[in-house]
Amino acid sequence: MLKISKKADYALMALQHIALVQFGDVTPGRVVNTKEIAEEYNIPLELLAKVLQALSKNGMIESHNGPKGGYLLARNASHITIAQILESIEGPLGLTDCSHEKDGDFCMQREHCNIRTPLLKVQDSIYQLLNSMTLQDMMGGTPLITIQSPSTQGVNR
Amino acid sequence: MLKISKKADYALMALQHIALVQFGDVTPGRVVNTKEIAEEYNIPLELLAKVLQALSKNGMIESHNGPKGGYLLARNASHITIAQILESIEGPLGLTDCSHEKDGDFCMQREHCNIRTPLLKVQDSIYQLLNSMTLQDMMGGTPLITIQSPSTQGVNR
DNA sequence: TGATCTCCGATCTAATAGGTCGGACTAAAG
DNA sequence: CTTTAGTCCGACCTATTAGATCGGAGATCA
Repeated sequence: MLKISKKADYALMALQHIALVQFGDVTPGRVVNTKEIAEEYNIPLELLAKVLQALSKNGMIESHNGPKGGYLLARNASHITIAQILESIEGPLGLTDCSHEKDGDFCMQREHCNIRTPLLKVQDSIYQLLNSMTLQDMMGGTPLITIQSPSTQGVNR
Repeated sequence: MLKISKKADYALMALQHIALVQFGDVTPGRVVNTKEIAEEYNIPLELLAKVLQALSKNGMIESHNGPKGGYLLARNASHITIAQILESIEGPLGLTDCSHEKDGDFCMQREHCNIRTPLLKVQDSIYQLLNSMTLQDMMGGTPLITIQSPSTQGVNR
């Protein structure tokens, strides 16, 4: 349960790779093209291309056209959070369909629904977790993250 | 992203309803049948039945056959966690396919995968969160039973 | 014994994830 | 200024799964 998609998976791998090349390497500032990443991690080329396009469109990376072109991180790895990456690919975080319902767009159960509020609290906690971790944290030694339980924050009402 | 299934949604609603009837009501100990829940929350009857069967099979509730039959919580609401409920319906928590891979059952990217370890940490944090919240916590108006100190969080079993 | 339940497996279909294809555009190198 | 290697973009196909349905078997109690 709560699985992220393969595309999101690929996005994380690709960004981590780009970040490594750009910062940790002997050739800082080098652009990375789709093919290089696809071959390194055994990712279908065309699918990865779509993922990178989405990341580019959402401002995670910059694309450079033409030969010797490729991708660069749009900003420092410490300013790109896991939440931002995942949302670029899979859309906004939401445990349930009703997470982002506008007024007058209710689900069939909304009238007597008793779980919406507590689930929103859980969702918020998960969001904080994903947003507190950055690409930087995924490079090399990763620190253990802690999460605040909503049950300590007054879930009821 | 990270949406839980409708079935899991229904499971949470149903259990919350059963818990309310059983403990907070004027008729404590009363059994609750599938139809009652389905009508109250506009859930397709047959689908809800399957959900309740799964919950019963996984020890969340007890089923009582025959007329005047129905379901009862298998144990106190404070001892049923959200994680247990969700896993009864959707299977074990896992952000990626490789979360529960046995030896020799690797994904195509495993060889150079750089995100597996950090994602497992995230996953563990989410699990702790879902496991720290109980059915009791989802019943409005009722007092919380377990209050976790923030300083004790993030500790692995 | 009949009515009313739960139980259980088979099945259908609608949505989505995963993956593919083909062509348009762009920029650097010859 | 032409060629070529790369990104860009959108349509498309397919396999899997979630969501929902159906029919009958077995249990229980009046």
